[in-house]
Amino acid sequence: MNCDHEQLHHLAAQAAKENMPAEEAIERVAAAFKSISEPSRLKILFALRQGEMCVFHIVEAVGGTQSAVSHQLRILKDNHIIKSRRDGQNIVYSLADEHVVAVLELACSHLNCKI
Amino acid sequence: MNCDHEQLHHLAAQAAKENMPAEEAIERVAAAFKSISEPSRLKILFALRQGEMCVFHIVEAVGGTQSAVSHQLRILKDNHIIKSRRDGQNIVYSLADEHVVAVLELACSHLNCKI
DNA sequence: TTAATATATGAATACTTATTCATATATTGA
DNA sequence: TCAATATATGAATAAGTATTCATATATTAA
Repeated sequence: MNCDHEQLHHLAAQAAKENMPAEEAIERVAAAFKSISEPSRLKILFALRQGEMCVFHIVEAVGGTQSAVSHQLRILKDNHIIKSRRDGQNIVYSLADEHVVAVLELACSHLNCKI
Repeated sequence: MNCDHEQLHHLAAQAAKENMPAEEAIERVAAAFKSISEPSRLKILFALRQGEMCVFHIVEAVGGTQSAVSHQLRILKDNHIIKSRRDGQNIVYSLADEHVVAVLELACSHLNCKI
């Protein structure tokens, strides 16, 4: 190994090792991002920006089958990206917190795309 | 379909449909999140928070084989999460822009985890 | 130009995950 | 209690992807 900034990079590598988050934290972050990294699930999140909705209307908004949407909702909920409450026969879903919208908007500004 | 907020949810569904980003934009956002949703790649990003580093030192910081790290770097670069420049025999990598750190920090505050 | 070093990459395999289909559960109204 | 409606879920298949291994490319020093 031999580069102009060898010393500098080595220090950065050492610091990186010391400050590396615990494996468990990394896996949680990874799981959270993974859950918002599928087009079908992103559509659900973009839909829920308009306000809470029950499954029937989410299906209406994003397309696909009820079963597929339901599976995706579960993944989003397990990862605390969305939350739900029962309202009679319906389950009403909404975004878990403001971080979700914030992170979507950051991604879009990073990519220069309108949302 | 029949729920207390039927009218309200229906309006949200209509609005969601109208404001749904284009398929192409959704796929770009999805690809960007996908690229930061694997533990091995997240480690690289956390490492690069300490500053730019060449591949040798990234491997040192995150573990794994040179080949695996190199494949992961390519995915991150293709998705504009990191950038690179050549420095003699070395390729020096760094985070593409401040959005990357910001999105990582948002995720962590969402999950209440230290980074 | 050759050897050594740093990094990248194609192909194969193993693993992960999305979707579908069939069916189960839960709530409501009759 | 029964039928209808809304939602969830297990299993199977299909599609996607991480890692490994072998090797290629690029740069430097001799």
